[in-house]
Amino acid sequence: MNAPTGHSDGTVGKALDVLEAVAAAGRPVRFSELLATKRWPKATLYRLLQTLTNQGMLVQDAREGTYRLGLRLVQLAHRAWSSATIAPVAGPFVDRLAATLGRTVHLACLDHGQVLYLDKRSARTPLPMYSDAGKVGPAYCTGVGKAMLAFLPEAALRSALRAQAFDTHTPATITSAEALLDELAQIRDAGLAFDREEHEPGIICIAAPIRAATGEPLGALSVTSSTLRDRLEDLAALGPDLMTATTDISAALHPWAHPDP
Amino acid sequence: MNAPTGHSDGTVGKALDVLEAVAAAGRPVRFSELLATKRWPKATLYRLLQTLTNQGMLVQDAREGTYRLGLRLVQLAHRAWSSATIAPVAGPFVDRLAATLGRTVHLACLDHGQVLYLDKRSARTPLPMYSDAGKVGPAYCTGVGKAMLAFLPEAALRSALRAQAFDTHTPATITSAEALLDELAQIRDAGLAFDREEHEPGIICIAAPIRAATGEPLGALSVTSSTLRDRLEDLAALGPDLMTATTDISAALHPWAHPDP
DNA sequence: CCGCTTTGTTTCAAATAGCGGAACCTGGTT
DNA sequence: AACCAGGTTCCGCTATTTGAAACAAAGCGG
Repeated sequence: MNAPTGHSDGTVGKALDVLEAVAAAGRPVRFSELLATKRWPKATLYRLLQTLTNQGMLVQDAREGTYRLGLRLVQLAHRAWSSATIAPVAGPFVDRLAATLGRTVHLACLDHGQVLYLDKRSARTPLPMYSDAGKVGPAYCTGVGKAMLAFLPEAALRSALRAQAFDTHTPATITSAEALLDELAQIRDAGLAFDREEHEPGIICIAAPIRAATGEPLGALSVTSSTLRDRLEDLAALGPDLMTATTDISAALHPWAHPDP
Repeated sequence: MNAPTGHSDGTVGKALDVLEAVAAAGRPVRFSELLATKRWPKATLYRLLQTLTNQGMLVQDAREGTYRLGLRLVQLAHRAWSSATIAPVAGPFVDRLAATLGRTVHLACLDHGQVLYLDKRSARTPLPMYSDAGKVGPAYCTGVGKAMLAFLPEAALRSALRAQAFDTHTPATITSAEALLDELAQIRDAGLAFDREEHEPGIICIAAPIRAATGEPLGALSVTSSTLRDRLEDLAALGPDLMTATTDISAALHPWAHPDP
């Protein structure tokens, strides 16, 4: 569907395409299935799968010759998560907020105009709801997404807007760039964003951006609930706690001035 | 240090080596640092970094030209985690166990003789302790590790043993293959493994394997505590609950007989 | 039991993509 | 200005990758 790949550069690009294809399947895939999805030359695909497999990026199930993503990816991602995102710093604050409010808290960042969830703390009632670390979602119809978009600099915002699908998920979904810009202006004023069942019916949330000293959004934090439990006003009442958390995280993130000897 | 890479195959192999090198640094690295770590030709390294960067596997910080792991890895890993591991199935049971026992629960699997943590539920007292999804650890001195080793078939066990470092972490660490084999025999009998402060002083745990119908270990579950809170006997008392969880997970894993229409 | 299809693996000459030494920038330091 | 360190680009050489086609190995239907 959406390929983050600009223009396939060389062998490595192709290999990553294959990896992505396996990922896209979301289940073990047979050689011939992959061959069918894209118009790859047989031998080429075979060789790439071979290479990826003995690199641990893929695992081949000998039983019925299917390929699935390898655990090496999980290892690499852990290091990406802990060394290249705000998640490890934000962690304790997310904990605290979730415990204080007794609701589900999400930590997310923006990647190519999409929301990428970095962490989550469930309420003690772990109501089944999608999103976990590594999961991606739309920006234009989620609390965290809008909170970040609202504080994006002009240029970045424009390219992010172009990446929005504006699909209609619920009757409340914002489905045009114009309407979204209005909403973002309001969010900028309030410093808070709401999801009024715009993504999933019955699911509402309040979100706030985590901003760098320069003002640009580094991520966002949201408190999610369901319409069965809370009304929007109830969530709004949690705003101060939420903003305390986000500013605390910003502060913790700041000390970009400590080289270690 | 330890390269899971067997013999570098082609360009893709080299690219993944570079990726691994960035990961190994655990922080943003400058071009010259990478150049120093391995004896790569300048131009080659440059090109590979370039490729990886515009593939989203790396991100280049324009500010001071450093490279760090890209978020695309986190996305891919999420799909690996949710489509190629037992984690999504085990999740609810891990939740329940952690809630029931009020202690930290870990879900792990074995990868190349090392323990790879797949999930974790903290006790409400989130005592800082390492290990999270994606983190790797030693097998010979952890509860989950030993629980899985104990039920490995002959051949797999031998190769796993060869991968053990047998470093001494604490006075209680098992430091020889012979001693470990004795321990594994006991674990096989009991169906349960203990970590008696073998990895970290003050940290103890009880663990049980999650086994396939064939008997081979698919993963392991552990309940961790500290010597300040529990003695080994206290943990042993939790054994039945733990084993209920592992057998439940095994059962949930079984229905390999439901094709969807 | 035997052709026939489907799926996966290997070969090999041709072409291309990657290689890497060396030259070349660029910005900071002496 | 001369120097230097870190980074980027050039470019001819060759190792790697390429992919059509031949080959193996399962199914399968008659």
